[in-house]
Amino acid sequence: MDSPPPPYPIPLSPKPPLTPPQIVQKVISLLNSDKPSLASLSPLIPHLTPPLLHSILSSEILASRPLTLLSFFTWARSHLNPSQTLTQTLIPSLLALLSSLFSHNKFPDAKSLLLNFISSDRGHHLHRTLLLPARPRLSKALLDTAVGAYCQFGNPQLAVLIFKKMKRLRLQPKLLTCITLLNSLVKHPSSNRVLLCKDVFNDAVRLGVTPNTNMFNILINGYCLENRFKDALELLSKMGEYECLPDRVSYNTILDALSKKGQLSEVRDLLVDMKDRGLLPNRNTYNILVCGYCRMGWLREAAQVIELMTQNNLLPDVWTYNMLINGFCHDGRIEEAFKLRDEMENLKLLPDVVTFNTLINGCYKSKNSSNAFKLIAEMKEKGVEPNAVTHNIIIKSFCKEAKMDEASISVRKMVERGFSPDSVTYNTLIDGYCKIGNFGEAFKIMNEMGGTGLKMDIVTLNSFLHTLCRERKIEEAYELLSSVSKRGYIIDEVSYGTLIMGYFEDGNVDKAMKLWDEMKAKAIIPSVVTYNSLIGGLCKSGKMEQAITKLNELLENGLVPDETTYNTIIHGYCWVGNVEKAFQFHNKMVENSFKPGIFTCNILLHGLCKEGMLEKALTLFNTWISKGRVLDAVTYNTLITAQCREGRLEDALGLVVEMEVKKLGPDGYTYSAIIGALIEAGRNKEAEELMEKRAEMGKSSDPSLPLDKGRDMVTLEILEKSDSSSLAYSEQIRELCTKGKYRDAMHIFGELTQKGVAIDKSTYIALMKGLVKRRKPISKIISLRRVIQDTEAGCTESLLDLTRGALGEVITRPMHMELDLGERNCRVFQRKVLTMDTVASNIDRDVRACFVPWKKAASNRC
DNA sequence: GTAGGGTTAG
Repeated sequence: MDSPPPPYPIPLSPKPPLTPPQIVQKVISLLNSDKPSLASLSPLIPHLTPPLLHSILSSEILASRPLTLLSFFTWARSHLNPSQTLTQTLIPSLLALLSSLFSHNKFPDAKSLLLNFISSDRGHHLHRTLLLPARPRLSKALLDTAVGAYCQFGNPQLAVLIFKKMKRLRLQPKLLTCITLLNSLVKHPSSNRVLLCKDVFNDAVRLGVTPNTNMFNILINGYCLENRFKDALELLSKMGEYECLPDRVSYNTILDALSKKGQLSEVRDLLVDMKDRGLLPNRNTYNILVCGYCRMGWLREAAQVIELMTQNNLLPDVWTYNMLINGFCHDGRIEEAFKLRDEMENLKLLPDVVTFNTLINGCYKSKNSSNAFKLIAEMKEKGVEPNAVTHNIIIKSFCKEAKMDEASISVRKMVERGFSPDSVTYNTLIDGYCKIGNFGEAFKIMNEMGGTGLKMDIVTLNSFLHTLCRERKIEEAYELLSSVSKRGYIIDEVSYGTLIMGYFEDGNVDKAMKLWDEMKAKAIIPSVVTYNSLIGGLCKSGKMEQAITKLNELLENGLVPDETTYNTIIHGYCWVGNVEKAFQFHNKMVENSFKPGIFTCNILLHGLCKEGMLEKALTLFNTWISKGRVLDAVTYNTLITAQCREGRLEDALGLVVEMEVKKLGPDGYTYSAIIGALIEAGRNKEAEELMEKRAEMGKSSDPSLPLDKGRDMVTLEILEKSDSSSLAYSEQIRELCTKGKYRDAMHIFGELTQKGVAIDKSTYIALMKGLVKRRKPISKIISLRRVIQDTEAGCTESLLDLTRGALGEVITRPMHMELDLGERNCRVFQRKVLTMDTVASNIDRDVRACFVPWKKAASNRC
């Protein structure tokens, strides 16, 4: 009896598994159907393996359907089990597919497929395969496209290797490929980029490529990027040998590089040359000039270029205005920058994201963050989307104020808006953490940066170098520089400049000069800033002749010395006590159109006072006033200090009144000078009054650091009991301090502390002075103070007060109340505290703020 | 697929 048919189809028993050839057949027939549907392939996914994929992609039946194969391959890569899609196992399939695409001239598809594959091929397996000898040979189209793809991926070094293989196989690359490769090489920072470019250029010519002007222009750009202007200019005439003529791009490239280096007379010559060739300047040419002038700070000339443009029927564009606005922002003339923005709007030139970024940055720079926020809101209203640079500017502003938590929050916001932090973001954060002395966090950010594939670059390096130098870890900085250099990374003149300055500050003139020579040997051209460091270092070491030689060298290199250069040398002559030479040099420079500013005036005044020529100083001061020139607090303090030193207290007080009237002071320096002189004259009561007045001034700040309570010991010993070895050591430390070798001094000090040997008071002062003067991190200064507290053998309350004085503490009470010192000792002591106080007023405002709690504790104890 | 602006370092 037949049972009735079941209402539903009974599930069939599982089919016997398909054999691999059957799977291949099935896929091929499905793909070969009129309307192949990838979805219908889904059940086969578990059976597909890379070898099967390869068989399918090399099938002759499907060879005529490259685009079907391409979608199949893309589909398979996204659906296959990840363990099966390791890039290296897919390479045979990829090559089969590419060959099909090339034979149908599907070059753009092939290129994007390659690019996509390369970006997931972290181990560069494909690159290795392409370089291996293959049978049959890899096609010219494949190698040619791969060169372009590796360039586009941002790795021209890998592209060059494939290019070299083409050369060995005598395969002629396409002109476009050559251009792409050259351009990619030139833009990729590497120490031998121009060399590589010339090599590629020559190889291409040998392989039969006819070079065009574009290719020459890229080479010209390469030379310009390395400041090899002579080579770049030579290339202009050499192009003719290849039947190429320079065009406006050729000229604009060199003009831009020259104007960025401030070589304006060369710019003028080249413009004439350009016109002689019948090439009219275009808008870019004019914009290059605007940019050049703005960089030199010649804003009037920059604005004149706009007039010139209009006369030649070329209207300025957004670029022109943006550069001009940036010039004004740079000069702190933010209001005029805003006016320019209005002007461009009137001309129907809409401000773009660059305009806003420039203005926002300008606002932050002139400490006007509320206007910056207004601009951010405004750009949103006007539909100008902030970009990564906008975020970076905001992040930088937080870093500048050491608000690193807020900076991190901004980074998070940036990511939420869909912008990944770039190398500028990371470098800004690294620099921010370096600046507050948090190396740990800085390194953490650097590792994070490495994790995203961004490499430590020249800016990262320089941030670390700068901080290491500032912390006087100069040898560590040197190690870092050499190891980076050995690995072939680019090192620029900033890296060298930072270290050279570091060595000078460390008193190591020889090492500094050696580095300078090393930099020159590498054909790295120092900037005016670096020259200024070198000249400054030489001056401080009293090597004035060498300093002048370097000034001449600077001029020979076509650089324009700035006010700092001249002031450094004038200061140098004063420093070595040769005021006459200082004036001679000053006059000579004035003849050469140097306009001395208040800085120069103060240097000269200080030089005169130092050599006891107070009368001459006053004459200079009066001349300066009669010319209606601006004076500042430094001017007054210089003269007041000198008058106090010479016992002309009343004259000094007269100047204090004058400076008060002009709202220039008095400041910490003024008080120190006057109080010192009052004590010297025995006018203790007036001195005390002034001390109180000064303390009043400093009451506004808030305490922010915890104070180490209960550590103060009250022992009233004075270090007369020190044994002879202690004395000898003390002397050694003091000597090192006078030579500026604080590092060595601290080293000996550390050893002595461990042994429990005390050093004398003035040695402690010398060390503390050094730390403060060298802007050592606060932690170091505090820890030295702690060590002093803990050194039972030598610790006295007076000593602690002295060190406190060194840190900017205001003494708010008559000291003899607290210190059981004799009348004479007390005066000596007070003077020392005042000296320390002067040192302290040299340190940054921020640094001083950190010591407010100490100050407060001192007043509480009264 | 060649040249120009805004963010970082002394």
